[in-house]
Amino acid sequence: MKLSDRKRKILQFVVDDYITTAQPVSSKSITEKYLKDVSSATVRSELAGLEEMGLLTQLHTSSGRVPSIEAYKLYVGELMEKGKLTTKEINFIKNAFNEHSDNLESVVQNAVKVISELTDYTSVAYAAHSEKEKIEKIDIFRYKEDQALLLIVTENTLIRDKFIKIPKSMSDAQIKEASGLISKLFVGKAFGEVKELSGKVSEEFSLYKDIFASVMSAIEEYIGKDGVSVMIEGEGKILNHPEYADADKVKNFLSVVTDREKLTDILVDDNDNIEINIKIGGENGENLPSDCSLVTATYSASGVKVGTYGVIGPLRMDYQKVVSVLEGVGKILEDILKNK
Amino acid sequence: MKLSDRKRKILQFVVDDYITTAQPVSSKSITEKYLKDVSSATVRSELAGLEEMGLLTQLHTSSGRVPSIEAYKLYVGELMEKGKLTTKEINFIKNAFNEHSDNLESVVQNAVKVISELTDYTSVAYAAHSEKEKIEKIDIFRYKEDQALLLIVTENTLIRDKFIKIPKSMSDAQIKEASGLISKLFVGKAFGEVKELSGKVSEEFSLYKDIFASVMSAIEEYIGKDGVSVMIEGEGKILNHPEYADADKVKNFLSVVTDREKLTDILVDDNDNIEINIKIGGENGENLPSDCSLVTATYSASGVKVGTYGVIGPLRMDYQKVVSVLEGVGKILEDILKNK
DNA sequence: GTTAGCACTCTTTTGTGCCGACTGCTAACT
DNA sequence: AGTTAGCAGTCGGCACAAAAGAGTGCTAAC
Repeated sequence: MKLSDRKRKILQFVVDDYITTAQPVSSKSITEKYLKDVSSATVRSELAGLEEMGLLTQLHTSSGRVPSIEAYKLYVGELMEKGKLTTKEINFIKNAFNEHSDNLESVVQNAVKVISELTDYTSVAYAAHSEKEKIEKIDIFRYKEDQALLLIVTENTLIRDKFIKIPKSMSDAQIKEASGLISKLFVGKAFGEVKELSGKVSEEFSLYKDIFASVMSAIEEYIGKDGVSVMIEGEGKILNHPEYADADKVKNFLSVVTDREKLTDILVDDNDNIEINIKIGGENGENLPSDCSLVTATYSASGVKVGTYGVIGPLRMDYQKVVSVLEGVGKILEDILKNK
Repeated sequence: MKLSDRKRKILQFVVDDYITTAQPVSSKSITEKYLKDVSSATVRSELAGLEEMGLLTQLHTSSGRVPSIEAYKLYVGELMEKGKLTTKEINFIKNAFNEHSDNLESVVQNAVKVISELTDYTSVAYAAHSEKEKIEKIDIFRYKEDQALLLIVTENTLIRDKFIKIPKSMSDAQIKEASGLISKLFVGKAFGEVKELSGKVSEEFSLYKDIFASVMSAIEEYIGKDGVSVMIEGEGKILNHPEYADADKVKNFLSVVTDREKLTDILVDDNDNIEINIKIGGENGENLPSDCSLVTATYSASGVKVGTYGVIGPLRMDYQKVVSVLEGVGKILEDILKNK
């Protein structure tokens, strides 16, 4: 069966209505609120068609229709109208970013907070460090006999509290020299390029090969899994939505959302070119629960993708609003990160 | 009415039983499982006495008894037997602390994780920075024309990513000199002492008074509210306990536990000399919900109190287990922090 | 002080009937 | 061929009643 124009329209209404009311949609309510020029019987046969196509389901024989996962996908892809933020909401976003904008992570943390408040869903984000990030400054700072702090300033942010071991035998002057050499070698290069240097340590370095190795492994850790920071806000927001009245569902949701590893897994995705990415219902074997949707956007700083931010919530999510909030926050985020 | 010996014993059993079963305790079950040499009628009259004293309550006329908040307080204070960890549990704790012990916060984060896993409750902690903490090293590191990173190494941890503004007009050499002067002045002093210096800036500093002011305000921020870091683990664990089947209760709980400010408020307490502190049921106006208990211990590094860690959960908490886990973790924590 | 026995209370469970909300189908209409 | 009114059928939800079960408080006797 093919999707006629009227079927599309009806499907759109069903999804819209279900998203706002959380109640199965009946043929009668469609004719009353929306398609006033046909009878409910007509709508019923259309609904039956949509159900046959796998776009709608019924909870029981005598209940209204509920969108299937496929229907949500179609909805966000083709049916959904573009939402607009009210000026009030726009101002709310702007004001939220006025303070604390010195550090990438705190900016994103802020974004997550705003998104959660405006959408009433759990908001999440991660900030990673790409191989393309360029090193602007690098320094080694001894603070104990055998311990030093490695500081790397990049375009976006900087490595913090990266402790490295150093040989006790080295004098402060030697450390300084090593630091200088490393700095000369690394500054201006991207992490990826630096990694390649690993093999060809030049002569002048033989003295400092221990310290060099420490720095390299710190960098590898930084651009690897451990360098990813994850942010969450509004963990409990899920409880505001009636489909999560069941304690088991909440538990499942929270177990994913409060587990940084699982969350990272969900957020780190390949589609880095798509502006807004909507994933509806986790597939088998994925960490995203099958009854959850994830709407994300990517953000970049100095032209390099830094991470992802977005919203995780029930399938019956207000995609329209979520998308416009993410876009709104994205614009401001872009502004801020450009000026850094 | 005074608390006879038998009443104490019965009360202890009621609390024990209620903690493990989550069911109101009946006179019959007491004679069956515990006081086998008297009849249920006898126990009933004792229970009536305990109820009159405000230690037990009934949900309705024909239900068993449930401990009151007073009873819990009496229980943890006098009645509760000391629990012991199994060797399995002790090993679990030890193993968890094997890796990542370089930084105070990650150690405590680790502790929180272990506690939550072993007790099956939500575990929280905070790490603050006291005025008594001594500065071991201080340095200023310019990374942009008008921005620098202030690094302060203390006995326990170090200030991370503290950005300060610096005047563009200053040369690198001047920054270095300022840094040296500040270092000379501050190293070896505690934050509290440093704060006092604020007024009497000596002559040689007049050139660098901007930078000095930045450093001072960073330090003040650090030992003030913003320098406190809060850790949480197992936010969803509360759902494992039947008294939190109600979505509203969960929401209330989560709204406290996921709000860093509220959580800090709950954790920051004056009783810093008590090893283990048990607070049962939040009073009116407090952030701790009235149906929650908080069991905490304080930890210190280099003799200075650093923070608090503990468990937050339902009134019907397995205090015995929680206390032993906190003690077990505390011992290892102490070991680790001593060797830093 | 203790106990058996009993009446009483209150919750929980089960069953029944009824209402209302929808649907699917059919036969008639345009 | 598409649309519609009408109607039977299905199912959830609700109210109500009855019965079962758990536990208590009281009393009279030991």
